[in-house]
Amino acid sequence: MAVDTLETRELRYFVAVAEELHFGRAAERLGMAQPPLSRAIQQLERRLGVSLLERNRRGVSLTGAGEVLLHEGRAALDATAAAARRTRRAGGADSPAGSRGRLVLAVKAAGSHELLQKLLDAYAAEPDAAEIEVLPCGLCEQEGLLRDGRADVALMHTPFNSLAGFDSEELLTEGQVAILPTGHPLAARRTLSLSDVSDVPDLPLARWPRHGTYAPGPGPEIHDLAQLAQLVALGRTVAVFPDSARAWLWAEHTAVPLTDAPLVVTHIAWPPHSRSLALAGLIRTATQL
Amino acid sequence: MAVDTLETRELRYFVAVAEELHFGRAAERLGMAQPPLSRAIQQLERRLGVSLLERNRRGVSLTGAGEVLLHEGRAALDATAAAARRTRRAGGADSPAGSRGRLVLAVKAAGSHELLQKLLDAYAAEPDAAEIEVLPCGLCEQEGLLRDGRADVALMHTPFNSLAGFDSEELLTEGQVAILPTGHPLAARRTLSLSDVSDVPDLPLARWPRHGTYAPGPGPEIHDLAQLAQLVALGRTVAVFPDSARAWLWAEHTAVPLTDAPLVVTHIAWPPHSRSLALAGLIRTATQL
DNA sequence: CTCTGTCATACCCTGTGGGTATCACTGGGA
DNA sequence: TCCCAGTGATACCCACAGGGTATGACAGAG
Repeated sequence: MAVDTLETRELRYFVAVAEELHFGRAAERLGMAQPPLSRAIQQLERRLGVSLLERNRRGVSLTGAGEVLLHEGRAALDATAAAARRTRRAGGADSPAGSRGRLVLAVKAAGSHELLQKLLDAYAAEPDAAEIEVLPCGLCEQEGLLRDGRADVALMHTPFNSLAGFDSEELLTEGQVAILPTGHPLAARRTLSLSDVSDVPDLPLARWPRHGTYAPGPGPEIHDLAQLAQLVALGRTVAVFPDSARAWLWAEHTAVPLTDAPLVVTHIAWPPHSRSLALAGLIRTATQL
Repeated sequence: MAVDTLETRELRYFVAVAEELHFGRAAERLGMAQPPLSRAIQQLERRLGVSLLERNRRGVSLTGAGEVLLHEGRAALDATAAAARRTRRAGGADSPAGSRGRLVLAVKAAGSHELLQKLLDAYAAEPDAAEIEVLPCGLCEQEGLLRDGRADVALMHTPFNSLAGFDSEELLTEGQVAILPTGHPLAARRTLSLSDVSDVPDLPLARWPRHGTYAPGPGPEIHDLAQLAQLVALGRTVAVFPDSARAWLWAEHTAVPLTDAPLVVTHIAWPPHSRSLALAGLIRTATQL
């Protein structure tokens, strides 16, 4: 094998080991035996001329080079997976270059429903609109979906999502509201400030996972909006959301505008090297809404 | 092999064929015989369940899916090469995580010399500065160097470079000047407009390659600044450059400010997922200049 | 109607990626 | 103190995939 080329398989193996920090578990995750995995990693280190793992007593840790390869390798694996997914998607209707394809649009499960509706309606009215598949996702997953090709384009919300590494256009700016149980004393106020809702001992702010882990704090750990809505209705927590989230409010909830919360900007975002005509049309439609 | 995983080798093969549109030449470029290459591409098409190439009478052309895989595959190969290069670079001094490494900074060969000098001086004065390797490159290559890991960070100049897909910070905004042979009638003017220099039949604007090809036009095709300087001195062409390019003017050249040319903004740019401390320090230094 | 240029097929062989069995080492507990 | 559990490395073997050579099938140009 060429000495300066990294094979996808090697990256998969290394990332598994680097994430597990344990050859046995990594091998199991990869569906193979431990010895060939050890050998593959050794070969990789020899070929790169770099030591990636520190085999200590009782376990494994990453060297500096190992940390670099973990980050860069994940990015490379994402790009490779994206190539496969987008090619498959483009090939469904064995179509000539530049023809309409399908587009997968990732949206936060309950984010800016009206905007999404308007966008889909407007785009569908375009003369040669592609088919849009809407992929509802969790609270902060759009970046990953876009990176590994499960989605082609996404609606993102700063400052919750990061636009780093994507092209994007601004669509909508809005304030935030506190979602409170109807009947709570604060629900009667015309406006609130962030300190009002973050310092109430009997109403801790709910926490949701960022990159798979929960920030420390007193609030309940939630992972979908139904959970959150229920906890709010029960008077167990308070949540802060963009203005447009009022749309999914139930009868038991009250939304009170926050005066000092950061503005939420909805963007349409896509991988920077995209060249599809369908995508260009969707972006044009979105910016002209 | 897993049916949903694309190997680096397969991507290399496909990109070669897609670029050459000829199995024989592609095989030669890859240093292998033609039949195994044909077979590998067939296997790839079968595994993806998509036809990538149209084998016509007399040659090969890309299907829509093939075009997608060409773009996405190049990106994936770049990311993979970047992973290998950056890992090797990080591993040189078998260092613990987060330690100072070397950073490769890509700069246009003759772009903003003073800014670069100030940046290097200021950064070298930092308490734990990493070693900076300056990689001078051609007229528009920084994006590629950053993408495939030959560089870690670059000075880029909009609107000549595209910042798409990178994180960046603005450093400097400047106007543009026309570089003329001293003695040309236009060289005596205090200012010029773009139409002054672009419509002169005896002084066609020089053209340089963008993405490997030359735009059509009457001007001479050049590919480095020494060539350009010589042609200007000979009175054969005129060039338009950022203000700071005055620094490399020879005695035979005159710079005349342009009143209506787009402003050139120098940015420091880096791959969006970078996490190195050395890079963070360099960026901080640059923005505080 | 060849002849040339192209990609596909047939067939073989070697290198390597993977499996099983086992070793070497280290730390913890009785 | 000694043994054992748990870890990664080593030794050895095998199958097969990826690569080579020879050749076929086809289409256009002359």
